[in-house]
Amino acid sequence: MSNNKHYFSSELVRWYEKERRDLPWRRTRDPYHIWVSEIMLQQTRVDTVIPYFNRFVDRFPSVRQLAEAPEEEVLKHWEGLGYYSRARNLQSAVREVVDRYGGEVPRLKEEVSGLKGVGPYTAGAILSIAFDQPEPAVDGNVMRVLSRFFGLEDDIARPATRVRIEGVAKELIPHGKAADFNQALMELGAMICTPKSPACPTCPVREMCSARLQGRQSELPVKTKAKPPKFVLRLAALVEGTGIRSGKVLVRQRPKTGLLARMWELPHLEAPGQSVWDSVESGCSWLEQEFAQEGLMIKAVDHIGDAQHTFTHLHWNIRVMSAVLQAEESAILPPHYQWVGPDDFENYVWPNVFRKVLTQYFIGMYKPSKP
DNA sequence: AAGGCGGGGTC
DNA sequence: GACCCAGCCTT
Repeated sequence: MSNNKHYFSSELVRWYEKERRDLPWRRTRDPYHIWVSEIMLQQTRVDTVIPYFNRFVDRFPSVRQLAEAPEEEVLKHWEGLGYYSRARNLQSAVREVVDRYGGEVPRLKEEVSGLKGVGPYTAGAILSIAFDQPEPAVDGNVMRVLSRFFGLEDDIARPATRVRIEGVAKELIPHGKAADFNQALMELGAMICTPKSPACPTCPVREMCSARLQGRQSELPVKTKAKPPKFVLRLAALVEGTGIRSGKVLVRQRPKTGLLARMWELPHLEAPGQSVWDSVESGCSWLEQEFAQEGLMIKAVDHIGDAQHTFTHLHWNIRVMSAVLQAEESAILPPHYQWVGPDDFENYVWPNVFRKVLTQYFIGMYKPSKP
């Protein structure tokens, strides 16, 4: 092994053994717990994951207990964490582990990689961290660290670059130290070799880092820009119950697939253009017509507030309109619609944007004007 | 190869 | 605001 590679690996592991953070998933060797942590950590920061991880393994301590749990309860434990297909895929995968592998997380690369929601990074992480197998686990941190140290100019937004860096990373794994080395790489990326203003003076491998020696820390890694999110205007109906439904609000469940699958929300629609918003009245009448086509006869009353939410790929600008249901006593609700009040609010799973709106409404801060 | 898929921290 | 995070799946 060439000189700088050996230097990199040994100094990095030495640093990690001294500086490693005490994280919940570093206190266990249970492959299932390692697995859960790696799924939660996909595109999600450590500090965000910690409370979710603790609650999740407390409620679902084993593969079997997760496999047998109601999907709704699994989703509830994921609420607010984002990328909800991770939760669905994880439960589907543990059920496969029960059915095909007797409830034991498999140790073969092909079997681990075949599990739902387990891609190249997560497979490498499970195999190395749980079983100490010399497999690379290349995430955004690792691509950044290795691009800088070795002066790699490849665009890390390209899939081919990850494949190349996996080859580099695999060669660097010290014999018998796959778990520590892979975690050390990511730890360095998270704590020292950060995207902006890296802490080079305290870096354990600074003396042979290509980027630092050339003063190019800010130029590496090379990464092409993502497309900006698409802006969308949406109108939502906050339909207030009357009589025995006083204090309740009409909500609906989203479809089984796609964005925010199976989560609950205020009924809302994408506006065809700004023209529906020429006036409050035109917005109200447009909303009434659209919902009438879905079999929901509402009377929109007033514009009572706005909510914004940015996803990776789109930005929602939601105008919230107060409304009532026509002939509420005899009205038949379309499928997937439901009345919800403060008392049963927590029995449903909400994306954050609607959790905020409804929480505000129920505590009286988001007050519709009365007809 | 490109786009869909959340939410939050940081600068 | 922009960027990006212990990425994966579908097309």
